[in-house]
Amino acid sequence: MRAVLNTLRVLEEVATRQPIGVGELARVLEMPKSSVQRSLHTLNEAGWIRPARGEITRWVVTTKALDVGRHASGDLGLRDAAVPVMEDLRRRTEETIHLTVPEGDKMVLIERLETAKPVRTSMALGHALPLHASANGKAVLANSSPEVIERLLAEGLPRYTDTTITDPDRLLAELDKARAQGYATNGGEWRSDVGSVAAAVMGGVGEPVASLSVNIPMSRLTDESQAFFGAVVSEAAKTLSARLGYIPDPAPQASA
Amino acid sequence: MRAVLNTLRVLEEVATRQPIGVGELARVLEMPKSSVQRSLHTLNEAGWIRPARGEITRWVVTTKALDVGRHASGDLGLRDAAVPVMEDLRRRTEETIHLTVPEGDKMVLIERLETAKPVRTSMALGHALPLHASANGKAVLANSSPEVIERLLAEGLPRYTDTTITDPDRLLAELDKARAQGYATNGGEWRSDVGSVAAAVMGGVGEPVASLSVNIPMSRLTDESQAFFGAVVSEAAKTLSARLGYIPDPAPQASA
DNA sequence: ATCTATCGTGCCGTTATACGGCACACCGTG
DNA sequence: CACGGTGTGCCGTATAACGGCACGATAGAT
Repeated sequence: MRAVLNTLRVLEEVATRQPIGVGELARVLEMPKSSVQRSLHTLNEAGWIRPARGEITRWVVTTKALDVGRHASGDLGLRDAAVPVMEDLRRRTEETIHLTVPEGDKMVLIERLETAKPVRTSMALGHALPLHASANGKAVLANSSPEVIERLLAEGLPRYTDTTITDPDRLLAELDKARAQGYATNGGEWRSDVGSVAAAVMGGVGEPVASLSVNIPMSRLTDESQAFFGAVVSEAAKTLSARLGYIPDPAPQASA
Repeated sequence: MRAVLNTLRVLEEVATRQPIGVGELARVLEMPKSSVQRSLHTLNEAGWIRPARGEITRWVVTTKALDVGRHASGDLGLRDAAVPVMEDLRRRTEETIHLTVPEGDKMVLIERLETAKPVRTSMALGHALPLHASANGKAVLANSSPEVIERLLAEGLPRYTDTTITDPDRLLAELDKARAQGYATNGGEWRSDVGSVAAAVMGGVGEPVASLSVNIPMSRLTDESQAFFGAVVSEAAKTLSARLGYIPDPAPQASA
């Protein structure tokens, strides 16, 4: 269905460049103006976009996408199950708590509870984090199959800050450490001023479905605080995993 | 573009009923199975849905919609401009702060900063609130044109709790009061256990584009706290309005 | 004030393609 | 074993999407 594919491309482009008009869209997407306009008209009719305030020839997205996207919380009622656990976690840490899910080769932020402390870490919901340069990503990787990890390493590890891990062997060692201690850490490897401690949430079928993390400014990330956050976040992740029906292996014996 | 309209309907239905399969969708949407399946295939190809974990015949939405929806923040960079103001507001109140925008006949929550206090008011982003039974809605209504208000009254005022205002005259009086004091209040009129105090954010063209609110459990909503929250929230809304380029009337003189 | 580049809108003939009825393979149940 | 349920796939028809083009309006430059 070419029409649908084109129209969804138009929608995404409107979202990133809003407010935007027919001509510019047609140029960027390399589509005929007529087609773009038809798509815009249809999207408007469906309530996904609307004319920008004041001008009627430029378009912005409505909250329809938000309404649809808020259901994108993993499979089951992941968010509903997670929120109480996250609240408990924030009460204990007094720091910002994130809930992320793996999607493609990224971790996507789907829920967030903010600290009351006067610090700016706020990231918008829907934001994507790299697997190898975030505590959430590393926590999930550490619980993923070797094939998944191998595939990621094959694609290369982009550098974001001067502490980003770009060496495959170092990453593997980091994942071993995460498996051993039950949580993963991130010391400014994605944004240089923010660190985090995360633990994977396991689904019923034995693969990671999400990750919980405590996010703090680098200035507050000491060895002691890291150990404390690691303990509480891994406990929280275990609680949540259990609520999702996951039964952990009593002893890690060789399977198959 | 019929195909697009149908496919978007399918997408929305998948979001609300996920995980769901072809047959059930076809029944609910009253479409031929073939058409639904084609839509699902296309949505999957575009990355908006994916097979549910485990089963391959049922579908769930991905975070694509979230990614698009997070740009739905009013017109300009409303959210970016609002977040610092909201953070200041939370520091002063230590309560949950909401940022909502009018859309259709609802107010939609697009950003949220949580209190650290052990209370559950958490509402998911993208949630819609009624205009006449929320502080945010009343704050926006109080700054809207008489035509808008008239149209809302004509549609009737549904009741949600035993304090919901359903009498048009009482609502008009409430709006007058809001205009006079610069903020609107809500005493459990939408959810019986949660109250709020809100002020409208004005855009450059002189109409309300958003609303900021302080949300508290009814138990903490006293006359004194209400006055305090009203003062700080209306000040915050004025600050944000100014940043968006709004120049308030020095004296409220009759305009045409 | 005229010219011009660029905007958004709308028409229309062609042809691609979405439609939806139908038949099939499959699974778990009565 | 038959049956109601699932998801999948094919195919002929006719609809409607495509995209080139022309028009009118707007805004900036000369």
